[in-house]
Amino acid sequence: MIQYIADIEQACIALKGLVSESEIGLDIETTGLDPILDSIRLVQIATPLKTYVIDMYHVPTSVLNPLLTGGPIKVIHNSKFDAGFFYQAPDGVMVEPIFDTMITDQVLHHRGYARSLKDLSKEYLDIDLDKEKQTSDWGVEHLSEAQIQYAAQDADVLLPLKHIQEEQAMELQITSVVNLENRLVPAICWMERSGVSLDRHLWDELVKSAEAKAVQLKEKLNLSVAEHTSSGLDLFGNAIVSVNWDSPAQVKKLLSDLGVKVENTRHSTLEANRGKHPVVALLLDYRGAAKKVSTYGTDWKKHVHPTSRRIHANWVQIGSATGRMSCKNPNMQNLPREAAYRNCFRAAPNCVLIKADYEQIELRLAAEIAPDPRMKKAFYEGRDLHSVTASYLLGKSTTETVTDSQRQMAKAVNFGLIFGMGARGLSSYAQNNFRVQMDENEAAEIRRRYFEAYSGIKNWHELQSSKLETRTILGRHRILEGERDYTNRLNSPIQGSAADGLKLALINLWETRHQVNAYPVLTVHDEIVIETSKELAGKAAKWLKRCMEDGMREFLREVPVAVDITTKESWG
DNA sequence: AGTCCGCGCGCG
DNA sequence: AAAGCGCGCGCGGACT
Repeated sequence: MIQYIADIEQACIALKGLVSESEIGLDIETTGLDPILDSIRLVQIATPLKTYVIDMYHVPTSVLNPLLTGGPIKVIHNSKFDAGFFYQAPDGVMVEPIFDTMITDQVLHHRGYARSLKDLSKEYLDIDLDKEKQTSDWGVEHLSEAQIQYAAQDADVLLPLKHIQEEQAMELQITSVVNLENRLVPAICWMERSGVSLDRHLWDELVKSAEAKAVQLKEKLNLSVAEHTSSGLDLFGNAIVSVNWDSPAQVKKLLSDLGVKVENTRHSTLEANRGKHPVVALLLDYRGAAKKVSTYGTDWKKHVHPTSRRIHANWVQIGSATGRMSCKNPNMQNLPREAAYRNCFRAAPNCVLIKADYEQIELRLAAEIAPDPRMKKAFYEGRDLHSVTASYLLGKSTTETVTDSQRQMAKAVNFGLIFGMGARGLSSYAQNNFRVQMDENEAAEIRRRYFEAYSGIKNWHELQSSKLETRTILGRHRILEGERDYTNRLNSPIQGSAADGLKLALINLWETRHQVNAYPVLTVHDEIVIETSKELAGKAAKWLKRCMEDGMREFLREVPVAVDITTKESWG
């Protein structure tokens, strides 16, 4: 039964009954996808016996607030979308508690991608949702009967879906992960709606210099090729070279003509062939500048919102198969680490950005999960694991005599070998990323010594190799089949547990936000950045640190959690 | 003109 | 016996 409501009195009457429900299906139709520029047209609320379709052109959103915050569990598909609109509305509030059927589906199937409500309805309820009306015009004065019917249908499937998913979660013993993810939604919505501010002028300067550099290097490349081939110079002394330096295929062919035969033109390959032709070194430099121009160029600024003047990236709560988040439009998680780039992200006037990151979190988790007694000991004695590893590999008695480059080498070894890197991989990895010469035999020897020193890791590798599914400490699962997945068996529980801990930290921020006026603006796997006023900086820093420590400590019990924190006006 | 894929590379 | 993992994006090139 559907009741269409288009006046405040009717809405209030309906609301009185609804607030005492334990759970309701909730869906909205909007005039567009942007919660700042567009508005909510319909709110559909489903109970087991009755579905309300409320026309928000005649009812202020705030009338629904008592239902949205507190009260029944709101069962929503892709709730960040709906919550964003309610949060952004005049007198808006956060929707909670939430049960998100899209997120829950991802947890159940350890998917790094989301499935539509249509797909879930078909699979679990054998209901064919007609999505034709989804993109119809929701801004018209009089909605058609078909539009209202469609809207109600979408809300109707949510409660039955939740019950099936809860049962599945029980069977899979994954309820704790489902709960974590559902609690997280408001925090992510909060962060996304907060956005982050970009200093366009600083950014422009960087783009300008990258562009100049790219142009200059491209000229040098062309000249260099002209010198070494039959192609000549034009009347103005410019090289006549018709190779597109942004095309790996063309570059590969050109290198071949110059006597440098390569399998591919990726950085590591070029690095290995640096000495063979002057063009190679130039090409490496050009690649660096070209990447800045293309990926972090002037186009990047289009993501600044015209109204809020901030960047509201799309945070994907379960963005990977391991449970990590991802981020797009723009991706805030792969900006160049150079201070010049990160300093473009600035706090509002009289505010600061506080950046906090977990120190060596994956290695700490590996030490505890394996477990490896020696590695654990190094951590709870507060020693630097990379130096410790270097001293073991080099046969030194103390870590004091370890040089910086030796520590760098050990860092690569720690990351690589824990996650199943072989001798060949280690050899090329050391060469490519650390300019460390290490042939395959030497790499094999280092590998042998490594697992001698960390026998707990070795045992854990053997244990993991036969598993059909991995679990994080919280219980997040990933099904793995086939020998090929060996390294995933090692990586998933570690990467996933780190993700779980960070997510709990974000939840802690949201659920204790009354303690200090501050909000998160971005997060990068082991790092959270918040914004607050200068006066509150000290208090907020402590709050952030505490939330992060408490979150991760839930999973990292025997090895200490270390959070490094810095406060500045910018992110860099 | 639009779509898809591989390559390469930025980050953790 | 051997095997690093996880993303998003811009580009070229091939296809429709």
